[in-house]
Parts: sequence; C-alpha cells; structure tokens
Amino acid sequence: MSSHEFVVEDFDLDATLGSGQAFRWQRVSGRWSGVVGGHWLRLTQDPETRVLRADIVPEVDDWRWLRTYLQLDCRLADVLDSFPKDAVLVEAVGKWRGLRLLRQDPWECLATFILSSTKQIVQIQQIVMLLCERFGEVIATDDDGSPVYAFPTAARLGSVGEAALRDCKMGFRAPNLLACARTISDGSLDLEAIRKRPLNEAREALMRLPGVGPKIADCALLFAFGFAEAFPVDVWIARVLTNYYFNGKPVALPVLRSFVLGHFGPHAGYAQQYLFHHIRMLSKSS
DNA sequence: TTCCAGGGTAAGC
DNA sequence: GCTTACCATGGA
Repeated sequence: MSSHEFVVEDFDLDATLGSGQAFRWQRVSGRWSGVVGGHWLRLTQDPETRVLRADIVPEVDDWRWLRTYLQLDCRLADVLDSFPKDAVLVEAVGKWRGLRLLRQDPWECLATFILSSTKQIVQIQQIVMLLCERFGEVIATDDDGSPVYAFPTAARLGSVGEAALRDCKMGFRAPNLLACARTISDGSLDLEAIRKRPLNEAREALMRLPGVGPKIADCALLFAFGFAEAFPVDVWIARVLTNYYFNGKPVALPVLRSFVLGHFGPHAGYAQQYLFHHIRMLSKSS
C-alpha cells in the first residue's frame, strides 16, 4: 500500500464524493473507499486541518492521476467568483463551499450515467456494483478478504450479451449499454478524441449513442471531459430552476436548457452541481 | 397501492 | 418546437 497526504484549500471531500457525480464511492465511518484508474483507494479528510490522506493498492509513486481526478489544482475561488449572485446559488455555495467537480474516466462515466435514467442514486450504485462484481477485473483484496473490482472495460461488457446485463437489474437500459460498449470497443467512437472537440460537436457525437440524450451527454461532458459549461438538467435541477428562476410556473425542458446557457456563465456546470447537491440535502433533512 | 427516481425515444399535435 | 406513453426495477 502507498500513502500520501495532500494539503488542499477549498476542498470538501464529503460534499465532493457524496454529491452524486460518481457512483462507486462508499463512506464507512468517515472514510471513503472507491476505485479510480485501476487502483483501490481510501480517502479521509482531517476535520481540523482539512488535510487529505490517500491510501491506495496497488502501490504507486506518481500521484498526478489522483490530483487530476480530484481536481486539486483547480482554483475554486475563481470558479465561484464567476457565478451569478442568485439567492439560491449564493446559499448553496455558502453551505457547500469546497464541493469539487471530479475528472472521471470517460467510459466509466458515460456507462454509469446511461444506467442512471429514472433511477435513484442508491439504485444506480447497486447496479454499478453488480456490474463490477460480475465483469470487472480483480485489482485488490480488502480488509475482509473480499475482492475489489475495476470497472469493466467496454470490450468486456460488449461481449457479455444483453441477458447478462439485464441480470444486473438495469432493465430497459441493457441494450443501450451493450450498444455503447460495442461502439466504443470496436473503435467506431473514440472517446479520447471527443475531449479535443468543441462542446457542441462533442455533445452531438455523444448523443448519437443509443440511450444518450442531452442530459446524459452533459453529465459525461461535465464529469469526465472537463467541459465546464455543460449543464445537465435532470428532474432535481428542473425543479430548482422552475421554483427559483421561473416563479414556480411549469416550463418546457428545452426552454430551461436555453435559459441556463446565458445565465450561469463559463462554469455553469459547476453552478449546477452546487444547486443539485444543495436541494437534495434540503429534501433529505425535511 | 401509488408515485417517483441525476431520461431517451418515437409518435402525435 | 412541445407533450405524451412507454420502457424495468425497486424505494418510499
């Protein structure tokens, strides 16, 4: 096992990993456990000093990949300063400052959000866990002696068949995931090339995949490809926008999407994540 | 029971 | 361009 400590500013580990942008993190007695880039990773944050500690298996001596995943070198203050000073957004930032957008693996991010449609986050986590246990490579052994699995590759998932995927409780999403896995593993779509394209082209390319519409494309663009303007509109965000920005009157989804384009600025997706986390936490506590 | 969940799609206005 | 039914599955 390798260990490393990161001295960070404006970083809230609980808000970051608990805000529904990645589905493989588990919090057990204050310690987060997950898998990133083929490594089993445990993360804690000192409540006083805010120092971040990472323990990983297998060992490494280069930690740049983790700095990238956690976006430690992003100057959060600049991002937050760019937000419009809307009441609800100011409230969200005041409460959750330190929430970061992760920089996830494109395939894992795309695949897990294909599974996310009309599913609660706990159920998405359950489906993803089944998928990893059944088709992922073993990368470590945890403290109980249980295997720790990598997220399955596109090539692997493309080869297992629809019935085996449906068996992971993903229902009607199975054919979509299967088709995407095959499109990517056979080279028809190069995910890494998408990163270099303009936002609109990247978005259109992703939306050609079955089961990938505007929302899921925006999630991948924001959480994996680093397009800070991408603004996923799901049921929670639609609710927040209509309640706080349109006086509670029902607004068509396309109208909401065009509104956020001009309103939230160059880091709109970041603002979206603060709004999303804030209202979800509000609804949990009530 | 009924409603709802980090939606997408195709058919119908 | 916007609305609706349908798609599995399980939690509340």
